[in-house]
Amino acid sequence: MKLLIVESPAKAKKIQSLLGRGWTVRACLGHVRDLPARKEDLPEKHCALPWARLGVNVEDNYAPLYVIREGKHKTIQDLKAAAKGAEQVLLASDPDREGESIAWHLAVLLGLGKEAQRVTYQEITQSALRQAVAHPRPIDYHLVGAQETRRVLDRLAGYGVSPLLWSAVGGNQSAGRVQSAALMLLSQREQSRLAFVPASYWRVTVGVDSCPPFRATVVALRDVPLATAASFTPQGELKPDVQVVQLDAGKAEQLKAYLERQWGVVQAVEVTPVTRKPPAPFTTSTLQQAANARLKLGAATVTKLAQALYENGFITYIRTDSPSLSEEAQTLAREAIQGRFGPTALPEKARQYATRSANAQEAHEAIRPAGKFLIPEDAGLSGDELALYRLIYDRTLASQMRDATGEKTSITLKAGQVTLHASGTRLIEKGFTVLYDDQEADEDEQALPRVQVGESFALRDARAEEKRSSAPARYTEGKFVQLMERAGIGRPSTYGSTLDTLQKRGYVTVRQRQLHVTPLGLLIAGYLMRQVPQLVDTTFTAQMERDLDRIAEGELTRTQYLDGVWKGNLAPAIERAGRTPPRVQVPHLDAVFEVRAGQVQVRAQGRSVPLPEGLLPEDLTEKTLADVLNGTFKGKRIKREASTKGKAPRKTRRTAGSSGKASARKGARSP
DNA sequence: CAGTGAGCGAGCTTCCGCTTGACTT
Repeated sequence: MKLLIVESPAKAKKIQSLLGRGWTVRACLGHVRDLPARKEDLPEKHCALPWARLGVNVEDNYAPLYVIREGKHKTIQDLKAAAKGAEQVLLASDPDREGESIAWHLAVLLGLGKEAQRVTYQEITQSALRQAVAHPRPIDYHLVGAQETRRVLDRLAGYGVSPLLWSAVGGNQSAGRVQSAALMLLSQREQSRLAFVPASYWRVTVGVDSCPPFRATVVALRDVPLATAASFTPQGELKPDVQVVQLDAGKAEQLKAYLERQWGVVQAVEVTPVTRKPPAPFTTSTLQQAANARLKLGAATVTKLAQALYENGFITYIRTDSPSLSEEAQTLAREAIQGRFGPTALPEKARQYATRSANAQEAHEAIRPAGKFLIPEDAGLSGDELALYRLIYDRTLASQMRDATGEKTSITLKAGQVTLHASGTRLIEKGFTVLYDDQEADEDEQALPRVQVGESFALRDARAEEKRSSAPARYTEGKFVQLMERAGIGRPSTYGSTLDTLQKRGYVTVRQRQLHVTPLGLLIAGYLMRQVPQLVDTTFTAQMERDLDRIAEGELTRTQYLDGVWKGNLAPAIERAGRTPPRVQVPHLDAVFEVRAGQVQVRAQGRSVPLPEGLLPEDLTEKTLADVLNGTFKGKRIKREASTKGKAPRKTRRTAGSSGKASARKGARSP
């Protein structure tokens, strides 16, 4: 009997059926050993050591101390038992940095020594597996070293910086390479929104009486462009060097009246062909984004639904950064397309997609229907599960369909000294869009008639509306996950939990599916930016990845890298950092957020008062600020039952989770 | 004399990334 160890139980089941007799396939469920989270997790002889809290001996070449993870003792015992009777043990954890590390930890725990045999494969088919198990290789210790370096750096940074926040702010605050960079991105967006001053401009449109009619927009007067949102700075001022006409209500009204008496003469018609390519199959981040936008589902819900679909064999693995499809999947997708839309819907060759994110490890393929590509209606699913499966199914098929082609028409008209413009796109070959249209509807897009230069049409029904330039939008969870991926912050398995952490700490909250930064979040980000700017720098991770690659190649050692980043950079910054409570200017008001005695307060007019719970920076206006200062603030959140409800269980949970003393006290108090 | 309360001190919090259930609410 030969033993093959993989990470996921669902995968183990599938591989077991493919390899058949003579093989035992078991799952280790991810990492089995890790640095100790707390002192108590350490073996007794190490408890007194000065680096016990860290679990890393910086002075001994950053030697890590590993313990078996909570809840993994039984898994290890079972694997040990299985390995004992096996003639051969193959370590088949995922083909990436973390997977290599898992293989090494397993080799140590199972006592396989230097002879440990590692296998990897890119797809789960009989031929790929037979090929893989026939050619095991030794563990790649350079790659393991790269993972260990990543782990040690994250521990040093996280456990090094978090205590700064405990002394400056209090409570169980946290900071880390990923969560703090993410918080910084959100905080910057929030700040620029708060500081944003909208500018007003006018948009004048008029109906063109052609057949069929269409609407044209005034773009210039006497060849000087009309101001649009793009003409203004975020401070609401006209951009320098911009020559535009700014209308006011009166002028807009005059223009409106003028246009309705005029004829529009076609000055130019431009027709350009357009081609739209289908979007790539889903990765973790693009699935989150699409499900968030189309199905209005939050990140946690999508993960839960997708996990269930995966476990029941409907879709492939859900934590992936690769958009590529295996050959088997391409064939199945093409067959499904042909069956439903006929052979003309297929391009000659299957499309292959490559990742666009810099740090992709591509250990798995895209998220797609698994097995035989069950048609959604026949899958026996319902509700959100069905909706999500259909989304994945349609996107996968669409990715293998023909491009959509058509033409974009752009018409310029003149009415006296007024220049008008209209544009519209018409798809001729609908291609993949019959199944999955990823274009957001644009209000200016319309079907345009064929017109000739020199033709003139009556103008009627002119409308003038005042518009305001708008601040950069908040991120939805989906959009933010995409941003994290693009910036290389975090991994597919952690995008969701990073958002959870930021919410649990009270730095970020979700309102109407959008991510808002709380006053505490702004304070934490402000403090970190001042004291440890390295940590919130979004390029920090990108540079780390490059260095880890060099470690994996054997061009750099762990000690060299960590000496530079830790001893030479982060550690001195932590040493220097001030412990004074942070303050942040409220961008849109004459006030500051500050921390006093561990409480978030707002200071204005020489007074400082605690902020009501649940109050977000955007809720603060001249009026609400005055109410807060006078103690007359009546936020609905304070009186609402929900807020007290939400608080109580958190407290009980904390009591229950803390030491035995606390529960004894609790027991004594109860009748 | 018993019970209460202020004040003090000690101990705790925390990272990222890989996997699922087994638990509540």
